[in-house]
Amino acid sequence: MTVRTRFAPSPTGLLHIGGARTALFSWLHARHHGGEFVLRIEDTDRERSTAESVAVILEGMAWLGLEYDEGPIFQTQRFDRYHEVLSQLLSEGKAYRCYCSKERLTVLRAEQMARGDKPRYDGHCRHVRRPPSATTPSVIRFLNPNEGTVVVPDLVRGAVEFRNDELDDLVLARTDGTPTYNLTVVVDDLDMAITHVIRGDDHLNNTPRQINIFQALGSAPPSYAHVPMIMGSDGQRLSKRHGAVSVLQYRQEGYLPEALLNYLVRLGWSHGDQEVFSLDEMVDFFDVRDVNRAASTFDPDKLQWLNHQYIKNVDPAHIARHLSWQMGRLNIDPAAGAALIEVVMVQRERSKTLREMAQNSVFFYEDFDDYDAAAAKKHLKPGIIGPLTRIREDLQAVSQWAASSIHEVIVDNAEAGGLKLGQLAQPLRVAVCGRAASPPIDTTLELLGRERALARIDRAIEYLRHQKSHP
RNA sequence: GUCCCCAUCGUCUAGCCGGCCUAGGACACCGCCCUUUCAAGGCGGCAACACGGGUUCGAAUCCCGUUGGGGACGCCA
Repeated sequence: MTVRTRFAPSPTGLLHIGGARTALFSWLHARHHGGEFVLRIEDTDRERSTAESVAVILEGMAWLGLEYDEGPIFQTQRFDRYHEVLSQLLSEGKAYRCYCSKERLTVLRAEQMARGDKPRYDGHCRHVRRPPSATTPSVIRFLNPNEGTVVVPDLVRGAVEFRNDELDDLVLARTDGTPTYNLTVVVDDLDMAITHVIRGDDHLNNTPRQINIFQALGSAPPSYAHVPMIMGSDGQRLSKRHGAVSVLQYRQEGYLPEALLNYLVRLGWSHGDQEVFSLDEMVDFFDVRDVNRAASTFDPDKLQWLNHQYIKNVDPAHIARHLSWQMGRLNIDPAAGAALIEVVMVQRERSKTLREMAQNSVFFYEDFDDYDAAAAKKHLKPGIIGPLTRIREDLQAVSQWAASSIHEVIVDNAEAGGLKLGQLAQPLRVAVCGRAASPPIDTTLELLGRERALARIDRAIEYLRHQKSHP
């Protein structure tokens, strides 16, 4: 049987870290087994589902590169099928109409809580068996077995047992006739021939109910793997309403999708001491059964470290494409200066994110307005006018505008002026970059281009003269 | 409250089918080295088996309990 997994988000918010990891695990499981991965949008909650959320989820999946073999399938387009199953269950006596008012249920729940019981439906309408009424609204409830136990054979947790009398008769269809989650998942997982359901362990408690529904439908449930939640730094679960940010925000912040994926795969899963995994390695090594049972905490520092690893080691041309996107966000025209790939080469060691790389490379493409105040104060002092003027002449005269020859000029000038390398390099750096930190000054000058470099030195000299005359 | 899940350094984890563990790696942090800046890199350091009972010659590893955390208890998914 072909392994088939699915990722089934509800479009009621963003695609966050937790969802992305569930999607990744499902995707990896399918790929590892040469199976198929399905994307299903669980949009039966008409109140909260939005087209924007759908778009964001699809974009997030695409950015991460989690390609699906089928989908997106929308549950709202399968209502006919759900109704068919509903009437089947109804006619077989495995579901029934419930006419209880919301008020009655609220009171019931309050009483049960007060008594120290688990709130659950009391089966009041179980044996009423009235046809739908035009005047009294009704829902359809599943007739859950009230004896025995249900065992959830879970790939990460082992067998988890629930007593049927802990489970109540859940609502399968709302007053307005629309089906609810617990019915639609079952029908869909069945119809879509899903073999492995990998999802957050917040669903573990729903699983015995779903298994009972599978049974009522005369079918075997799929295999389950409930993966632990991801917590925020405050120890609280990461969720749409708590500390979760869209995966797309990581793109904006300059993270590589492969770095995020790598970070995510190591959250709750490991392969010995290995930290960095190519996509192929993930597919090869991943096994849901190796997923941890304990929840883990999201650590932005480690994500950043991994991102830096990728920036440093991945093909510069690939990084350059992502850098180009970041440059675009800063309204920088990459054609206005050094080739992006060259910039990547000199900046990758000192850039943990692509956004940082872009921000620190703006001066290659655009003149800056002001010098960094602290840098100017420290390095642009009147005494440096002479050395800057002399090196400017030598730089203008150098035959080959290349880092090596530029380097020689700097060394020679420092020596001739009785300056330590840093005493000349730093003022020069501030002059051409506007700040005290940059890639090595010789390559920086090379990438800047002679014309631009000389112009900026001129500007610095002018600035210094002005400072001198107007202290 | 009831049910379910979980428990190794601050964080992610290795280990878990018992001895190879004076508990390993990574991130972060702190030193030192290198150095034209910022980095990168090298070397070193700090730091954990939640607690209590068992079982055993021997337990981080198995069992029970306690405590702590998380989840579920919806006409949300």
